[in-house]
Amino acid sequence: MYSVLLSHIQKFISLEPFEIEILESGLGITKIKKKQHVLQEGQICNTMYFITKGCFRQYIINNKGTEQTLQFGVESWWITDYLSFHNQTPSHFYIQAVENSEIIAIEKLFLESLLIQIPKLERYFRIVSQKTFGAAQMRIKFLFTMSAEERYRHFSNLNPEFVQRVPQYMLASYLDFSAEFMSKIRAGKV
Amino acid sequence: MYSVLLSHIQKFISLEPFEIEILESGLGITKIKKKQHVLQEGQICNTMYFITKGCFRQYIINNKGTEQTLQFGVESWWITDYLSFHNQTPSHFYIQAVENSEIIAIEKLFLESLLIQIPKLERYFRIVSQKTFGAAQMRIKFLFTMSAEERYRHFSNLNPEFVQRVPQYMLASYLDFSAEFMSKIRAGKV
DNA sequence: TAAAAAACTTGAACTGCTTCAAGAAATTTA
DNA sequence: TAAATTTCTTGAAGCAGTTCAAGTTTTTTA
Repeated sequence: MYSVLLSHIQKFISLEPFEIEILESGLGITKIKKKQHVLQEGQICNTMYFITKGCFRQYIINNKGTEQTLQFGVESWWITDYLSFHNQTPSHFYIQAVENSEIIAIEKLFLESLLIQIPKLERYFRIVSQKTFGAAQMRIKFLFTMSAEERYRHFSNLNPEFVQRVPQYMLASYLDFSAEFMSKIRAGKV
Repeated sequence: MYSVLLSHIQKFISLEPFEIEILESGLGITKIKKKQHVLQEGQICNTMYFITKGCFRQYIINNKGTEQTLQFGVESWWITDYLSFHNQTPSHFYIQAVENSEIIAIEKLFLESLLIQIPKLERYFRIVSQKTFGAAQMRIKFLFTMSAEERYRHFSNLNPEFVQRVPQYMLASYLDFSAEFMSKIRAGKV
């Protein structure tokens, strides 16, 4: 469904019919099965992914061999490793589907040509990435100031439906505490 | 020195003489004394700041009354609260000069007019904010995977000169540990 | 340059959360 | 639907880093 992307773009800029045409003719939807990766550590990230359906996560494997989720993405979110994408350096991250999902994958080269054909898209990506960075700043604030239990309660209040959607151990690592501690928080044994 | 900003912009896009003219005629340098704030918690952030000289930090005051630095900025960095700036909501942060500094302050309204006069700037801000977000992703990775001492050693190796430039207690909070623990790390008493 | 303020140090007591290990429950696969 | 796999739970032991309090050193201000 391109419409998910088109309407997201048109929240921020307005597109002419010919621009919509360019986008629709160049883009394709890819289905990604649960647990499938679109990026692995060590690879150079050449693609930005727009999620039209489902859920993804960006994670790392720490030195104890445990996965730690750094970021989730759901419908209408972009997910990529921006550092690897821009600098063409090997990625530190894995990006994986948490559910059976559908994405629009845009290669770096194709994105550059799109940005030349539709310069307005620069504005779209500028606004989206500034907002995303703003959210990352708040995330760091919460990590710094709240206890594990406060982070869980705060997140659950803001995203009650999302908490049901992903395994607890993934959410625990995203909130920066252990899966076991998550269990104890939920059981009220803290 | 507008040249700091102009040459930063021209790392990413090339400007025509008339565009340089527009920028130079509209921008002004402001001196900010050490410890002076350009943003306080609760204010709506209407300005983006480009640092031409000196050093700033973004911080919060936690519920114990301690300042915690979330972000530093030095020459050629932009600093602002993007969330407050975009949504016109009260800021959660303080932004303060760590040294006597000089900035180019761009108001939201003026920025919008600049972006209309020089649409190429959308591209500049798009690239800068994507890179900044990429750096934030790495920061979260380091916070998640390294011990306090590892974070200190890693940061010191990457930024040996910067470590000399700011008080240790600010750097400690940026790396998410206490000022006392910083002292012990440095003394090798850990 | 003396006084005040800011920044740094140290050790002792404490604690929020992790780690480990093992079993139970839920979900997926064949 | 049985087996395999994944996810969740529980308690006990441990520890990385905090908190507190007091003193010392460095920097700033008047």
